[in-house]
Amino acid sequence: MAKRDGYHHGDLRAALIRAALDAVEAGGPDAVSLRDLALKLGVSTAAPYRHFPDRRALLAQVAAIGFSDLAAAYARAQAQAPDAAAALRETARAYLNLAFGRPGLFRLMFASDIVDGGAPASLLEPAAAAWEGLFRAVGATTPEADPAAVKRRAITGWSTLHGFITLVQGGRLKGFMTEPLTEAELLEAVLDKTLHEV
Amino acid sequence: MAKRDGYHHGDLRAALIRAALDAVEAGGPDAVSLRDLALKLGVSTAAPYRHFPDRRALLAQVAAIGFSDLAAAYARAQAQAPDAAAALRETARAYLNLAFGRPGLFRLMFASDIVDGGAPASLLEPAAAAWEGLFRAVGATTPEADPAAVKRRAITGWSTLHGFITLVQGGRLKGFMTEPLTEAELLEAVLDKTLHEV
DNA sequence: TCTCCAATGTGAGCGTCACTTACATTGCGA
DNA sequence: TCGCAATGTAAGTGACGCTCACATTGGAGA
Repeated sequence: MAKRDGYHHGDLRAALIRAALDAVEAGGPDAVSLRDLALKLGVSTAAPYRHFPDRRALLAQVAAIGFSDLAAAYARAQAQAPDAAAALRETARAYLNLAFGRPGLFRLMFASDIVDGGAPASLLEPAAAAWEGLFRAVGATTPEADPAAVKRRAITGWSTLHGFITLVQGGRLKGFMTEPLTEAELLEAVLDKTLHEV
Repeated sequence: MAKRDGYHHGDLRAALIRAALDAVEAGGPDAVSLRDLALKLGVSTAAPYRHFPDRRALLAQVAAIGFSDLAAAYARAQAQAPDAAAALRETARAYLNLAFGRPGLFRLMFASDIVDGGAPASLLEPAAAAWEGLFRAVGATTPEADPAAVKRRAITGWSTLHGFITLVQGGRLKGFMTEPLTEAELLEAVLDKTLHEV
């Protein structure tokens, strides 16, 4: 667990973010305890506060990583797609991949209490970049549309995807995703609806 | 603050649920502290554990109230609507009304950690009743469709609504719900998409 | 090269939380 | 009326976020 040699750690800030990311991916935001991270890094429980004013600030940095990864995944998906429609579909899949592949991180990214009362620029910028990626993909499928219409389509589509993920991960669809309606089928239906022109 | 006279409270269980509901509506699930409730009810901090095995069990009862209220609101909406399409629209509005009118309770109802590891029947039954109300409204608009198709439509529509609510309440749409795209406009667009045939 | 200081880490402690345990009180049915 | 099960209490445990006074140190300026 990353012991250090001398009195000073070397790069405690980066180590904290990395350890917090691990913990979030393993058990979601609630699984992150500053005391625990400090212990694992071989440092006193007060040390983290030299680098982050409070727990939320650390988690905000972790969430920022999530948004950066998401924006990168969007860019990758769009670069590889043959046309605008495929690019949009692959962008949506990138969102689903993050949500179902790294659910703990995803939950943190949309935990409202992280952003309550003003988020730092280091979180807002990657989040905005991810949003731009989505907006770009939607806009490319209808280049003539005015920005408000594109926004409307992007937000409603995003809502469908995001809501489905939230309901599934919250266990609210447990009894309903059964034969003859499997989760995979449902996911395709949601994707269709997401990509459907409004 | 419901002081009591003798050694026994009288109906501590009901008083706890009521006080917890108040706290949830005021500040969301995180605002509920068993110590706090006990103090306000003039009872020792150990007393609540005579009625609920743990904090989650109490919150589950509060969430159940939310689902009961939602199911009742659905029934009311559908009874007053002139036709099936209007009934579906009013059902969706009832969901939005709960979400935006009682956001703390809504957040609790969909807080996954309440239901993690098995929810009690007292929570699952009202939740299922609410789901039935939604299913009924969707089914009535296309009586000939097979149940799987109705389910699919209900879940995708529910996802759109739920996702939009989640994103708005998480503050993720802050920068985007501006002129010329207000929140009210967006809400109508989401409703249209929700009610749109897939 | 030396010196000092700002950055970084420590140890102890505060207040809150959920939850437990051993014991006290009391209403109610036999 | 009596005894017990239901319901309450007091005190305590361990984890948590966070603070404060103090210790250590690397590196910039003399």
